[in-house]
Amino acid sequence: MRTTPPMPLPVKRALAKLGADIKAARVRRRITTTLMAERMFIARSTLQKVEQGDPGVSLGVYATALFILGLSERIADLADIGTDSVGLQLDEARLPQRVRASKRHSAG
Amino acid sequence: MRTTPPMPLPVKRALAKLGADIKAARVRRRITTTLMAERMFIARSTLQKVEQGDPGVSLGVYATALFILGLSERIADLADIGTDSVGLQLDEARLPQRVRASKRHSAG
DNA sequence: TACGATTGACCGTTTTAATGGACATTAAAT
DNA sequence: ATTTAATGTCCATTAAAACGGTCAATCGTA
Repeated sequence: MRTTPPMPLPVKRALAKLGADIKAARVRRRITTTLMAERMFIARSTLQKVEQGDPGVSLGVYATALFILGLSERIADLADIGTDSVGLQLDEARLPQRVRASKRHSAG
Repeated sequence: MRTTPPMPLPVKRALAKLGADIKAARVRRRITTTLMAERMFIARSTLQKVEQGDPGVSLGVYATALFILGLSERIADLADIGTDSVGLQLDEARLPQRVRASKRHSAG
């Protein structure tokens, strides 16, 4: 990502924890960084960025790491409608296929 | 990610759903792609890749999208030790700080 | 304790993401 | 039905990720 403006701090912290947890999960399984990188078909240097929670690393790399560790199930539900308590209150019955500003609704 | 070997299919599907869910959550909130991209400080073309679940987009971009939508809480727990049922069975009591191959344990 | 594998940090190169603009298409509002 | 904002798609350019290699430090093992 082009990090000209800094990332939201809570996000930054969340990613740092994610990286640390990925590393911990790897160590628990007694897998070396070299072996895990090979299994992921990426460079060891990239895996190190993952374990630091680097926001610039692609989601595909992160998701593959979780997959190798057997922890990828919950990715698909990160933004699932079932978890969107806020959005569910927003007149879900008749959703528009596009968004358009009007006098009644406004998100600006 | 350097996708020379293809991503695991389950991962690819999970990311596709994630992108679709992000888009749905945005529409529920009546936010245009242009406005949301502005709030994320990214280009609209990048947001479109996000909504398609493109694995090459950085995790930072995805996380920021979830943050804008108010759905970023669960990112930090994606690989939390509490969710790692497999790893918790692996003699967590005395974890090594490094991994090393031996005759008894082997992960290769 | 000595050895050797593992990790952490760094760096130049190559590949790719991210940009931002254009244009056609589509759907919401009047 | 008309208008026009919003979306979808494409593309050349630019910034950054990912690579792959090296080296020093560190921890586990014999």
